[in-house]
Amino acid sequence: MAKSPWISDLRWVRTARQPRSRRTLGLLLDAAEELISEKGLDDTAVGDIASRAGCSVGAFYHHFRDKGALIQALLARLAEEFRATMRAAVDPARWEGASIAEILEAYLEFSLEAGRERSGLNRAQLVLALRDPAAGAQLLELQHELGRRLADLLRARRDEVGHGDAERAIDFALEQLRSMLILRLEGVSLGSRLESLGDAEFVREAMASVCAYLQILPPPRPEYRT
Amino acid sequence: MAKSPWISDLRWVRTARQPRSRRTLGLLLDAAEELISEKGLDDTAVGDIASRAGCSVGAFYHHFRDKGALIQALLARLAEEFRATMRAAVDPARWEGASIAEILEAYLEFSLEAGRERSGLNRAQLVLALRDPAAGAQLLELQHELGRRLADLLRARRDEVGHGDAERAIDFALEQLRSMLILRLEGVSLGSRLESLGDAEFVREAMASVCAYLQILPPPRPEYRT
DNA sequence: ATTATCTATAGATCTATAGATAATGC
DNA sequence: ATTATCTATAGATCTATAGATAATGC
Repeated sequence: MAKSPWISDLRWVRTARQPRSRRTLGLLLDAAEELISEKGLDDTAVGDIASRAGCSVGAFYHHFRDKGALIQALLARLAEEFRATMRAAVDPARWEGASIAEILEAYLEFSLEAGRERSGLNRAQLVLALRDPAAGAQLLELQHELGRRLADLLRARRDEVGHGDAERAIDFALEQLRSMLILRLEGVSLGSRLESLGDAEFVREAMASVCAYLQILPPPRPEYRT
Repeated sequence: MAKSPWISDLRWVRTARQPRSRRTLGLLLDAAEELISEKGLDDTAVGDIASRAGCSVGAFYHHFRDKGALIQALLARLAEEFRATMRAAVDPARWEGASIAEILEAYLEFSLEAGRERSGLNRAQLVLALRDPAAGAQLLELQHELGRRLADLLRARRDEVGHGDAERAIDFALEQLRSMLILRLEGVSLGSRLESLGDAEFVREAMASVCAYLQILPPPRPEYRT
């Protein structure tokens, strides 16, 4: 029985031994991410990915056991990119002295900015998650982690909240903001009433809404109009 | 040059001449809707659709010029089903004397109920819209129409609104509710903080949020606790 | 000597058509 | 006589592999 290059059924991506190989692997993942966000997963053939990465189909299969392994690897890379940023962003030390409104406003602004500049990532993620929920589990878990950590930050400030059931209100408010962000960033094909609204105005209205609901003070504004 | 059975390039679905044919056409559309909502568009082969409909691939191509024509026809049928219900639901006469809060609460409850019992439709619609925005345009236009008509109903009641810019606030509130509905109904694979929340509690919190934001009175409750 | 890549192709789908057969309605 | 359906299959992809060639690092 010939020795398989694949370490186990759980390890479908070959461990590179040469820098050249690592480079090709990165190019393949880049190409896949681009193509999937442009055309969707099923219109992206392995041959397309290989040729955009500037290598052959054979090279592709040197690195990945099959097309599914590429998807796993791509999701893993997306997750890795997200993890570090996310954890730094919700570090409690970073937010000492900040109010709920300040934290939520920063969450909105950061998510919009990150979503705009990396729209391929979002679209690829959405496509992959809709196609195969299990494969997107690691990324999903990070989304949950972000949610939990944000909720922790807010719960530590529950004294600010006027809403009767602070726990539930915090969860609901976060879900509300997350829903709007997802649709605003990726829901073009689902239509929107707010196409004419700029990001800054969107953030302002979202903050007005969430502050009214939670019964907290609005974020301090550097402008003349408080 | 043989006469084409297709009337023009814009008419890709054959006009049935016999009741038997209409029945088969309906069965094909049913089968397609089911399979697409179960497995997605690309894992649904024409052969799968034909066999679930209990006919052959040949019969499929008697009715549809190609697979794209089926998608168009399916979207057209979904749109037709939606149109009548939607127009009746937002008929101004139906809502005479109702407050903004009552209208929005009914919108939430109706959307959740309809979404639950016809989840296949929603999923198929989401899949089709993400895949080919142009093909979903007719359904999208109906979504916009629903949004406009709802907004009209609310604008006619703008005196109830305490928010400074009633127009913008109405648009924003509708978009907020729509975002949450879409994610709640179809965003399972995208994760949610509110999985444990029942529909009734979801509606209550959403109403609390939107009433606080718009600065309107909450919906009258038949319960002991106003 | 090992690792990485390329070329060429077998095998598995899947779409769409051709041509034969069956059902319908005048 | 026309409409609807079925069977069988050609042609187009697309995935994954086999075997040869090139690059790397000890």
